[in-house]
Amino acid sequence: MSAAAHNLNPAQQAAVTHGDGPLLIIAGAGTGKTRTLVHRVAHLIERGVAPQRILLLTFTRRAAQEMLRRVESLTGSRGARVHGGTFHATAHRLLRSYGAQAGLAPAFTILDQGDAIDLVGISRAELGFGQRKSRFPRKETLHHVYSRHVNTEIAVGDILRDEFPQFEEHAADINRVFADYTARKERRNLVDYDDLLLFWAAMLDAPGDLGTRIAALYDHVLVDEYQDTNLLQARILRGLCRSHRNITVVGDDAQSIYSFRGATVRNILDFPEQFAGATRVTLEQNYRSTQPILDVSNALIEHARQRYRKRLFTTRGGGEPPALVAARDEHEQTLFVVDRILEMHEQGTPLREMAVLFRAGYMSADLEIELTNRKIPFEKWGGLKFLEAAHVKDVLAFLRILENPRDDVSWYRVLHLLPGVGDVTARAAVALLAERSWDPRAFAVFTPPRAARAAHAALVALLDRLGAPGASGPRGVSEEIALLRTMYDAILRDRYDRAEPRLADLDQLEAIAGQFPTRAAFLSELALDPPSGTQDLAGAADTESDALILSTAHSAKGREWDAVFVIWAVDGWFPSARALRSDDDTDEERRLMYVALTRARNALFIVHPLDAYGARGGSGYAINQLSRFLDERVRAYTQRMVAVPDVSPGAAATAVSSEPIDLRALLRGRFGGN
DNA sequence: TTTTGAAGTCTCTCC
DNA sequence: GACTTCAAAA
Repeated sequence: MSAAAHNLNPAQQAAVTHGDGPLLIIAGAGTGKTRTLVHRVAHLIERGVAPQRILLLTFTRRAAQEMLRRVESLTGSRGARVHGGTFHATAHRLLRSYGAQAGLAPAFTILDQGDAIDLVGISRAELGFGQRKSRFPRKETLHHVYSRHVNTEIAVGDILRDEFPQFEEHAADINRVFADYTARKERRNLVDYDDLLLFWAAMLDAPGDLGTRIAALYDHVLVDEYQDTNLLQARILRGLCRSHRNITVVGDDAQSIYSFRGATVRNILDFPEQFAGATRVTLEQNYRSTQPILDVSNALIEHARQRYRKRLFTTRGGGEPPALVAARDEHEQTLFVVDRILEMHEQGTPLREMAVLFRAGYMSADLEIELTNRKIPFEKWGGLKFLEAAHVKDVLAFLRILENPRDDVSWYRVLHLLPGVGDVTARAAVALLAERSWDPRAFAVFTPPRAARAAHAALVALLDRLGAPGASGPRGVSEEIALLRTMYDAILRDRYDRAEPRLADLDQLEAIAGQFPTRAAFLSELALDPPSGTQDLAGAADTESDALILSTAHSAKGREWDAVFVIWAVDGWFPSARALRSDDDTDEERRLMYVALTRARNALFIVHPLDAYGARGGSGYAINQLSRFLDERVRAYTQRMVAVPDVSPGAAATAVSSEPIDLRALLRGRFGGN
């Protein structure tokens, strides 16, 4: 089938049928970027490129799955052989196959960000920093600097000078912490996210034939969301494509929102220089949104400093202007959103076709409570991750000890769970284990303080049972979880409040563990591709079910919905006060708002509470003003609304009205009298 | 000496 | 609301 037969517009067609050599596709929001990329892959296959020699790199697994599914529907089973995934997942796969040839011990475990921060914290404590008078960076800050250094190749000293001048004097000690952290990872056979990319890049650049062999695995490389790649990723791509230069990148500089992770918009701006002779195609026709929604979005992004000029247009007629809704407080905002959603649902819009977007995960708390009370199903993307929940990390720590007994981070975590065991006892136990070559059974020999004796005995017994084969040969992962929960559930009830939902999380964890052949596969998968939240896990079995989507603006990228609500459009919230340290940061926040607005197809509501509770502890930005991005020029394209709750008994419906109401008047005079 | 409970300090985005 | 810090209790 020819590309034209698929109703592609001329620009899309040019991109799809581009022959060999570097190709840069600048694609505005909703311009059929995914469609173009998918058709290009299909076109390559039709042209005779072997599917397994095509690599499709995406930003999230959700995007990867979606694209591979669509490739398959275009090309049939051949498409299933295309390699696709995130940079990190692809790096992981290559390291498992080729890492040993580059000196990486096999059977390494992957540290997720939380683990990595904990490990940095251990290095920090071991070296004795942090107990001093003069302020030393927190473990989170240290990890941030470390990660930035690896991903951007900027010297540690320069990062400190630019971002944390207050810690510049500690540069030498900070480097010592990093050296210790690096050594610790190596001793424990651990690999963090940054290592995945770094090692991949290093293998490609390695002298000898290793790099050549890895580069020779693929004939064509296609990259989605190129504006969100960093220097290290660009280096990997140069290495991968050095012989054939068959690289296609798709991106939108107006949607670059990951600089906090080291992404640089320079990658996309400099692509023509990096890959000389690159062809450039720009997609500007938007197929997603109504013109009024595009008008607001265009006005918003107009004043961002960006290189590739483009102005989205659509041939879709009609559509209401987006609504700018003032709510009295957070709860009124919630009621407005919920009532509107129910209204549209009544009129036939499935819940799954509507989304509520916000700057940060915690901002949906009130909304989640209301949805739960009203029994409206929802799925939350982004924000606090399933894996970051303390009780899930606890259970995984047990599994990690079994998988890699040298993992002292997990040992500390498990030991701390025992009543009567604090820092000192845990340290002593780990020291003993280290002495006995990390044999888990050596733990039985450890003499705990009196208060911890019973707990110690229980853990010894548990590890013993876990170490022994089950009744039917080696245990499955879910069987292991069930077994360790015989001990852990009681600890959970004791240590955490709201035990029930947490236990339900563990039920889910146990269930998905059953899908993995080995413990190692389960742990790697969780680190690289964590479920986005408990709801996500619960809904894994029935993705068909209808549920409203709640998402951070970041996690919403690449998606679209019939109706979109952007809540907390308040200065200090969106843009986030924390992210306003420089003009560049402000620009990124603006692009993030742009991403949020351009997710909407037909209806867009921007809601801002006038009174945010307590004005964030009374410090700083106390006045709740409308987001600075929604200035007059943007507001000119919106219609103003006021959310007013209906106070009649039994109804919580929200009416749209510009009339103020007087609550006291409802009762005034009702009982006669003066 | 070690643990643990309470008061106090922040609080983002993600592979 | 989770994590850190500090002081009391065992």
